[in-house]
This record gives sequence, structure tokens and C-alpha cells, in this order.
Amino acid sequence: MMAKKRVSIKDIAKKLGISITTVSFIINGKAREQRISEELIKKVQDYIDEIGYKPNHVAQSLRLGKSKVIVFMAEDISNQFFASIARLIEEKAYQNGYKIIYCSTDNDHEKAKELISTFKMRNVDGFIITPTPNLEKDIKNLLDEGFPVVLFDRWIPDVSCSHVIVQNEESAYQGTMHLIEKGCRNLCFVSVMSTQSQMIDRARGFRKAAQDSNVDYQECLLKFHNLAEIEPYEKLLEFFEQRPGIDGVFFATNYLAFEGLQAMGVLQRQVPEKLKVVSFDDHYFFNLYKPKITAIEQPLEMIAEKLMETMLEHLGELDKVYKPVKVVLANRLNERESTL
Amino acid sequence: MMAKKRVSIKDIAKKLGISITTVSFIINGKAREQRISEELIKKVQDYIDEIGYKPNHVAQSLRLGKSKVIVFMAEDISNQFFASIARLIEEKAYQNGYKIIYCSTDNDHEKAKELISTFKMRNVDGFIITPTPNLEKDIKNLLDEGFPVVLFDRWIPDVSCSHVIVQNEESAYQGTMHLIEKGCRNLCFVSVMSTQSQMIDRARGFRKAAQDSNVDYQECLLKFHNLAEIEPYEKLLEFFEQRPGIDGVFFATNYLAFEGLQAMGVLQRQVPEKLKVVSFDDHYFFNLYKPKITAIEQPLEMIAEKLMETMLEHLGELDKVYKPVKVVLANRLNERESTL
DNA sequence: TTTAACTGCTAAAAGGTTTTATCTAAATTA
DNA sequence: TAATTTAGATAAAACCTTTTAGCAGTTAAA
Repeated sequence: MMAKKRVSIKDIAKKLGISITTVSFIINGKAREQRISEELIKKVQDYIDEIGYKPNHVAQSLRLGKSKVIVFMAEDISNQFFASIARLIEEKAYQNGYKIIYCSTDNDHEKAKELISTFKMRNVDGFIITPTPNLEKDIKNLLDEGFPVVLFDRWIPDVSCSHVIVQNEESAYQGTMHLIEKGCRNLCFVSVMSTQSQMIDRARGFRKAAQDSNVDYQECLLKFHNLAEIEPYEKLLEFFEQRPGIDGVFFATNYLAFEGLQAMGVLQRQVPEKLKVVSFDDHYFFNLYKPKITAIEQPLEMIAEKLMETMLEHLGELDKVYKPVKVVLANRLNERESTL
Repeated sequence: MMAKKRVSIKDIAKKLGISITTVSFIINGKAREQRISEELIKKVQDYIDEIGYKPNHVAQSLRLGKSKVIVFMAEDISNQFFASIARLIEEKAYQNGYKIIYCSTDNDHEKAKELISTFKMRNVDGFIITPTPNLEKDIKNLLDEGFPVVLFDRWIPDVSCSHVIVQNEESAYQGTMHLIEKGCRNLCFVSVMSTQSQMIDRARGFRKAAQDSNVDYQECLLKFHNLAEIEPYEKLLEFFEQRPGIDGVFFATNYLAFEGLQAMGVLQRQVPEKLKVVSFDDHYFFNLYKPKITAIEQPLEMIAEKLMETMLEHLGELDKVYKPVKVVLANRLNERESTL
């Protein structure tokens, strides 16, 4: 099964009895500029169409130092949120002639570091990253070396890097206020122990709402450092069993909410009659579940759009000193208590 | 923000006052074979370690004609099933020095065709594909040109191509039998109108089980050609409203089951007391939903493992005539009626 | 003594582009 | 008439590797 040799610009030149340079100029639309005769332009173009020549991207990459590849480093590509973003940026990338290589960091600093170094030498043109803890230095290096980088989902305060995030604090505040308005007086915030900006902001929003309203609250932070170190379900079961007074729970992410809802079912806590729930990160199932669950929906399309917009902007500005672009998007609270 | 020029093999050679060739041999572990002196080997290696030289993969690709990139063409990367597979093959690909570029076909022949042609000229080393309808010719071309191709989720009978699929017919049979054993006597098969092998096989398994057991059955096939052409929820609502006698439903995919369950809720059909449900493609949510839903679980890890195993095997055998590898994996029926 | 093989290393080609500098002949300008 | 410009093209370098063929000097085999 021999792979036929692909036609190169050289073959075309030889066949047509002209120079490689001329062919290249014509292919790249620089023919007029280089005063190639209309006659020759047509002849070459016709031949190219006839044989269906396509330039070798690897050779182009080598010559130009650009690969038309963007790397998408998510925490976990199989997570619904990241998979959705992946899908959406794919569209825009391909429209602009870029391909996307993906990889998952597992939120592990070492792994992320290694991935970054691998991709640097791959001549990728840009990085879209959900930064892991302690990645500041590596991001900084990347920027210093002139790579376009756009962070999302979370950001790093110490580094001046473009990012696209959402209003975590504001939305957590709003979601918590929603619980209070519905009558909750003994709140609980369920999250993972994390130094990530989005988690910290969500916690802050929750606390502020509880304090502003003079409502009792507590926090349940699960350790998630080494993956599967702890079973969130069992931990939550234990936590809520010991605290029957809680009447409103704010989950910082949807997967925590799923586990929490399981626990509520087992503990016979009636949702939403006895205990109301709000979760960050809306999900198809919150609408399907009985009862429907109120959740904060992130603007996925907008995130993806801004991510690629920012990336493409930076890609165009390569070699210039570019100013970081910082985008903060609003979320939507989908109230579902009334709709059963 | 100037990108510093990366060190090349040439720089090393000049710095050390030796030839490029020698450096290359040492880097590629061919030093002994080429009888380079131990002394020189050490000197070069030490220097390389010191400056942290990494070879330019683009130049290597050009020279070797291999890119160490595999393209993963799924129907929709944001779909939980495909996203999970993506995650799993990522592991194995990276372990073997391969990167993965993803793209989504939307099950659209034209789009898939275009993507394939784009990637061909990108010098990708291999293709993992969920084939769209009418893709036979393009797959065949790919194979003729010597590209390793592995299909999954579905396959194409007319083309002799490696693939990794599951026992669709057998599992559909088993799932249907499960409904019958639980007492269902008026079955319904819900699927999409499709010529894809996996859908056809699932339908066949369902029918066979119903016929073997002499049980009444009907089929509800939704049109899904142009995406969003029809709202499955509304269609299902109407369908089941008109057929109150149905007491067992087999959903061919999980997203149909989700929509169907919504409809059952609205129609006040008690699941599982009055109407039992089995779905293909298990999902986290089937275990969370009340009642829990019985479903057929595909062996994701195994699929991913076999996919990459087959791909790597083919990649090693390039330029040889290789025999297609055909893997068919068993699924697991997760019965959940009793566990509430 | 001639031939063959080994030693330790290197020059140069090849892979397919893009782009700068340059060429010749014809046309224009001074 | 001489000097300059223009038109229409091209040679060759550069991007960074890998690999084949070969160098000159020495040693072993025939």
C-alpha cells in the first residue's frame, strides 16, 4: 500500500518549464505585485486546479515558523463544560484556518508544565489554558517567549495575561440571594478546597450575600487534591446527616450538586420543600431532574467566541507588544423552583 | 516581546566545533552504531542538557514525512460519549509521543470530506473516525493512499477498514429481553432514522427479541437529518400520548431517553411501575435519576484502548500492507429497577 | 603484498516552502 | 546618446532535520 508521492511546487515548475519562485508567487496571490504576466498566471492556476495541488503545510510551518495550530489545555476534556467549549472554539478555529490540539491537565501542575514544554517545541501558534495551581511562572515564560496565551474559567492574578472568565462572585451572590428570598435561613456552601480564582470568587459571593442578609451559614469544602482521594458523595452524606438544620445549599459546581442531590435523596430531605438548592454551572439534567434545580448558567457560546476572538487578535499581532485582553462575562440564573 | 530564536542543532555543532551530523547521531542515539567516541558523546550530551535543547518537530516532520499527530474525527466532540473517548485516547496517545487534533463532523458527509482533505495535507499520521453516511469512498481513498484509519462507534460494511465497535445487536436483544422478563408485553423502540450500522443493529436486536418472545412491538423513528429539524421531546410526547398501551420502551441512545423521560413525566406515566425503560449508552444521570434507569453501558476504556492499540499497530506497520483489525466489544446491562 | 575492514568523523543532499536579491531585455527619461 | 527605469521572471538562501556516501588513516585478513 504505497503512499503516492504528493505533487510539490517543484513538480509544477518543472512540468510548466518555469521557476519555483514564479509558481509560489502565483499560489500566494503575489503575482500582480510581482508583475507576473496574466497569461502565465492563468496557465499556472489552471494546471494547479487540474491536478488539485495543495501546499505542504509542514514545509510552510518550517519556513514561516507558524503552524496554524492552537493548543487547548483544559482541566479535563471529558467534562461537559470543557467539552462544550472545545466544540464551540473548534468552529471558529477551523473557520480561520486553525486546527486545535487538545489535552487535559487534570489540574496537575507537573502535567501542565510538561504539556506546555512539549507544545512549545511543536511550534504551536497559541495556547488556550485553564491554568492549574502554581502555573504562574510557566505562563509568564510563555508570554516572555512571545506566545499568545488566553486563560479561561479561572485566571492568575500575578500575571498580566489575557483571559476570559465569568462573574463568579456576582453570580454566587445572586444565587445565594435567591435562596434567601425563597426563605432559607440556614445556608451551606459546598465546594472543593481550591486556590483557583473561580472557586474563591464563588465562595466570596456566597459569604457576602449571607452576611449582607444576616443569615447563618457554613461551608463544606471537600478535598480533591489527588483525584479520587475522597468520595464526595459519602462526605456529603455524612456532612448533611449531622446538620439537619440546613435549609439552603449552594453548590459551587454541578458535579458536586449531583453528588449532593444523591445524598439528599438518601437522607429523605425534601427538595425544594425543606431544603432548596442552587448550583453553579447549569446542566441539561438540572432541567430534567425532578424537582428541577435552579442553576447559574455560564454563557458558553460567548466564552468560546471571546476566547477565539482574543486568540485571533493576538495571533495577528505577533511580534508586537500586545496588551492583555481581559473579558468578564455575565451569567444567567435559571430559576426553576416554580416549574417543578 | 521578541520571541528568542530557538537553539538548533547547527548552533550546537558550531559551538562545539563539530559537524551537524555528529550531533544528530548523538541526539538520536545512533552514536555507538556510528562509532562516535564516548568522550565526544558525553561532551555533546552534557552541552545539550545544559542548554536544554529540544529538536524542532516541524523540521523532523518535514524530513521524516511523519508528524506524530493523529486526528480524531467524532460526530460531536461535546457529546459525553465522544468526549469520554477523547479523554481516554489522549492518555495513550501522549504516552506514545502522539498528539491529537480533534474535529466534529456533525454527521455531515460534506463536512467530513472537507476535514479529511484538510488533514491529509497536514501530514497527519493517522485517522480515528466515526464515519458519516456516504463516506465509503473517502475512507477508501485514505486507505489507498496508505493512511492508517480506524473507525469506531459504527463501521462501513463495504470497506475493509479496521474498526472498534460494540455488540449492538446482542446488547439490544439483551436489553429488550430484560423488559420482557420484567413483564412488558407491549414494547416500543425509540431511535433516530439512520443508516448507521450501530442504529440498524440495535433495531435488529430489539426486533429479534420481541419476535422471539412473541411480544407486540412498534417503532418510533425520529428524523434527525438536518439538526434541530425536529424537537424529539415534542414528537415523543405526541407519540406516547396516542399509545397508552405501551408498557416497555427501549431507547436507542441516552439523549433520546432523556427526552423520552421528560415526556413520560408530563404524561404521568409511572416509571417503572406502569412503563419500564431501558436505554442504550449508560450515563451518570441514569443512576442519579429517580427512578434509576436501566441502561446498557459501553466499555469506554476498552474502546479507547483498542482504538489506540490498533492505531499504534498500524502506525508501526506503515508502508507494509496491513490487515484490517476488527474489534467487537461486549457491553454491560446495568439493571437498576430494584435499586430504586 | 595486496585487499578488505575498521575507526571516527563529516559533507552534502533531501524534504517543500517563502522571500530577497538579482538578472536580461525593453522602454523611458535626461 | 547615455542613463535610468520597468517588465517579467529567476537563483539561491533560509527554515531544521535526517541520512547516505565518503574521507583519510590504521589494522586485520588473504
